[in-house]
Amino acid sequence: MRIYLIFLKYESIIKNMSESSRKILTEHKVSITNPRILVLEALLEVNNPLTIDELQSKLKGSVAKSTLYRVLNDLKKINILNEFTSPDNSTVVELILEDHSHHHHLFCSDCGEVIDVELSDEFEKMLLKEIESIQKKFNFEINDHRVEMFGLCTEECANCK
Amino acid sequence: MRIYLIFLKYESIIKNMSESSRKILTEHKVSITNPRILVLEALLEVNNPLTIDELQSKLKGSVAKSTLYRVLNDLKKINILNEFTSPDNSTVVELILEDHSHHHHLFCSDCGEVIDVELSDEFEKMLLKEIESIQKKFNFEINDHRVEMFGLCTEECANCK
DNA sequence: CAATAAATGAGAATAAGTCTCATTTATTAG
DNA sequence: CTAATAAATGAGACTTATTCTCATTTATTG
Repeated sequence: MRIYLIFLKYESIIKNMSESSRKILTEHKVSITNPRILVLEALLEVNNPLTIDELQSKLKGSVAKSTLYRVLNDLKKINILNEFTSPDNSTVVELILEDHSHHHHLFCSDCGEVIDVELSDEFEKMLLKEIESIQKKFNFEINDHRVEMFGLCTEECANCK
Repeated sequence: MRIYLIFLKYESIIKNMSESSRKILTEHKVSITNPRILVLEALLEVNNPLTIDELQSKLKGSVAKSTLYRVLNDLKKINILNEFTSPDNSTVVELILEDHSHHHHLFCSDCGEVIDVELSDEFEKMLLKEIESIQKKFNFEINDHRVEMFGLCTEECANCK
């Protein structure tokens, strides 16, 4: 029963992937084109941060390199794409979805895996207080922050052997 | 009198800049060469994070591009250089000095300025606790972390007009 | 459905960073 | 202190990620 429900949920997610992509584009008043749908589908599918290389291989040449970068820039412009750099200097990209709550990143220095991490509300509250005081101290208007953690994954990781 | 003291202090700092550089290299068992001294001097002098561009212009062509990158890699290898990427994707570099305590970074999206920021001990303690629990949750060995804040500097900033 | 504006693909251009190799500099053994 | 050896440097070629150009294709709208 449980498995069946999970299956249904997944099925509907997959079925809606292309539809979700279209919806996202429409909502942001961006014209619906094939490359944009393909890139969004790929990012929705993994639902995890991806390096440009990983994204490119998921797309299997269906989108020209120049177009891929252009589409990523388009998505950044409408604020639904987060871009950052991993410790080995590859560009990592991830969708910002409404239902995906505020989170941070954990990087494996061995396999390069990037993992989404949520920190406790208590911690986030405290961080906001710190930011408040930093704003005053440096006369800054702080509008975003990021906590990054670096280390090595152990047994759990499929990538590192 | 005060001015005189400040002058003396600066003079001794400047006088010691090259000496400090040599000391750093000796302490880390790295051979003392001109390019290494020049790069270290530049970084000691600003005592602040610098982009590669900024560093290059400080060096005014006294060090070849290839050598500059090599020296920076050398300094990374002996763990006295911290390298990270700013939100506009430039590489930023800063010395890790013993007397310079644990800190984080504040980026101005307007002028690109990078500012060192210390957060409260209370906060850092809590962050370590969070990291502890993330380590367990993801079976990771976390050995470093970073808090980055992004925003706009206001009057205080000399760069943004 | 046609006209217009926008997006795409292919590959050229740019720029950051690395590599090569002949030359110079630092280190060390005597 | 000097010579021999190993290491580091400079200049520019090379690589690779990203952007740009422009002719062609696709989406939007009236």
